Amino acid sequence: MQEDDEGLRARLIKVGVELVTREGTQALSLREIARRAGVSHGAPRRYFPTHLELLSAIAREGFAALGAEVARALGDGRADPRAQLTTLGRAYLGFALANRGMYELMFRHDLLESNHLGLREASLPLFHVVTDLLIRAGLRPGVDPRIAAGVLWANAHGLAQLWGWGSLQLTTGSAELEPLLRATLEAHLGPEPR
Amino acid sequence: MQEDDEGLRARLIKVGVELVTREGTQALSLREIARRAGVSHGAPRRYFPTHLELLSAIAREGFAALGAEVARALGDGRADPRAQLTTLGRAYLGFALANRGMYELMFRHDLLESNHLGLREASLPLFHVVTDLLIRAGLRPGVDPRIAAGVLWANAHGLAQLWGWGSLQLTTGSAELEPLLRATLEAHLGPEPR
DNA sequence: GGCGATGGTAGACAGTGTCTATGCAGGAGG
DNA sequence: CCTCCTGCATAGACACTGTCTACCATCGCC
Repeated sequence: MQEDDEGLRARLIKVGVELVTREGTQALSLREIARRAGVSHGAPRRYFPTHLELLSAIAREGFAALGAEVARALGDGRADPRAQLTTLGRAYLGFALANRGMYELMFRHDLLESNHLGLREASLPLFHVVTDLLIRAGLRPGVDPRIAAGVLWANAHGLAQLWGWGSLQLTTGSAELEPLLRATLEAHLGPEPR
Repeated sequence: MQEDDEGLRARLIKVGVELVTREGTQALSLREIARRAGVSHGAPRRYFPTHLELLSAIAREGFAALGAEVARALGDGRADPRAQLTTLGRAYLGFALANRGMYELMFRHDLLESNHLGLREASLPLFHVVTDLLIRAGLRPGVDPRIAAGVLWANAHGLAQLWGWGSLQLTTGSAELEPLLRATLEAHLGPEPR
């Protein structure tokens, strides 16, 4: 009975986003999305020739949401770089753990059209923010900022996944993510200045 | 026809291991494994009540292989801890990239029975090796070795995944994994002693 | 020699993604 | 006004999938 008649294409994406955040990746079958959008199982094909393209469009929405969340957390960006990186890290992991289904989808490359326009582009700005912050925070001489940013990203991503599955709770014996996040930042930014 | 008549159970696992390392996770359907093992699609059910249990047994084999590979690389363990951690990291990422399908399966928690006996247990020894090496390499005072090991593991895992998908080549502009691995180790172990 | 248990077969069922044929609306052109 | 034609959705088919169930062959054992 929703009358937001913005076209089927947008509705399919919206339904998909709700579905993946509420029920996870497994619920994202093409037919289920079509059902919840109130159309037949063949209808999505006109806008998304293949299942992967629909999922890619949904994942693209996830990258946009992550970017918005991080931007919101960073605010006007007047804090010192190290504090901003801490905030960014917390926001990144917060998003990943608050939207596990969506975060999983965003990195399930077997479910995504790697050539999908806007997928790679959707994640690049965030990477550049990290690179810039690392430069401003000061790196040891001779360290490529992009390498440092890539390594930091990998660490955050690994943290998000392993923590989300409970593996790190088991191995480290920690019930809180916070100490792991702090240790990560200290490793990549050097010890906290006193 | 097959002479190695060690029972269907072992044969299914062996076929699965070959299949996942050669054709990837998507090829691991129950029916395909049964087909390649030369039995009907209902046969595996007697040994593995569900598809996930068969996949878990295959993944378990992967953890064993990873552990063996790392142990082989570490040798007698007489090198200094830092060199051993470098070797371990190289072996870990080498395994992950040489056996992408298997590595992917090992961390596809939606395909694995999380209660599967021996799955968690299969990955714990490796974690303890890392913890011990970190202790022997020397940590800054007040740092929990298990936390440090967890963070390092997360970094290696993230590196393996993001590099395997080509994301890091794109963002960092690096064509080689080695500088990323070196940066990772320097971050977690401190700068290389001169 | 019958007999139960072990281990595999084969068919059904609901579900999936893709493809194809069908239909139905509405508007343009004659 | 009537006729096409195009845009968009429907519905059925097909080849798959994992699971369940009924069947059956082969073997050891009493």
